[in-house]
Amino acid sequence: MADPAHKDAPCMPCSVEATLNLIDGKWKIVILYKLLKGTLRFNEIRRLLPGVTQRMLTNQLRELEADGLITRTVYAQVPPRVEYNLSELGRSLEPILMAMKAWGDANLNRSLPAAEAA
Amino acid sequence: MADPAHKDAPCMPCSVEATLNLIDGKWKIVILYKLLKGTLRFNEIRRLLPGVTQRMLTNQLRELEADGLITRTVYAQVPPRVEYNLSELGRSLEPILMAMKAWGDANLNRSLPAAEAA
DNA sequence: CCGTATCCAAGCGGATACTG
DNA sequence: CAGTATCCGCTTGGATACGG
Repeated sequence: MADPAHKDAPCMPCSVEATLNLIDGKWKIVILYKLLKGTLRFNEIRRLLPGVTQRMLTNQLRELEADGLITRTVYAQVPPRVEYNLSELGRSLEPILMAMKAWGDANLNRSLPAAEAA
Repeated sequence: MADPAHKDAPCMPCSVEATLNLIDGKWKIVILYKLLKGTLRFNEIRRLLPGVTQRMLTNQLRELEADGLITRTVYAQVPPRVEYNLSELGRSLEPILMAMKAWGDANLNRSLPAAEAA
């Protein structure tokens, strides 16, 4: 990649890949999923994701915001208050999120992929 | 990660996350997408993914195989011949793949020639 | 043709401490 | 409450060489 004028070799089904890239990340998809249900504050999301660190949560939220999938609203108050919401674009991901959840429920259904019934 | 004796696992939309984990990886989703159209040999896949290395392609294929999403058929011949196919489980991902492609086409619409959905 | 093996760089992600 | 900043290990993924 020593050629700045040359983009990465574009493989063509990139729309499916590009979509994946937006929701890829250790916590992004769960954040989006949780936000489907409504507005959440920073610490609310944090509580919903046991194991996440402030750094990662901030990072993932910023990336989602940069990709236009969520909105971030800061209230200039003395106890700081920041609310996160899905943008219209983010909300349009709902069918995909639901399809993925349904698939997981149906196929790996809280179990390990023990064997595939041929 | 898997801690059966531990009661806290409040992150219950994990099915959506678990599903994502199966298709996560730099090339996996494109491989699955390409395999939707039918059987492919190793070098055929390689040619469809400009920029992929043997190591990565092998790695991604092995992971997909381990997850039961694709099947690998080796023909004891000279020259060697290895065919990859979607398993039934892998094929059941089609709605998700298509939904992701449709979303990408609609929302981040690059200059995509329609030469892919053949 | 279909891989393995080895080396190595980049960056993702965790732990911790500090701030407005 | 909602972040930033720093350090650092681990994994991902690329380049190359070799093997059956």
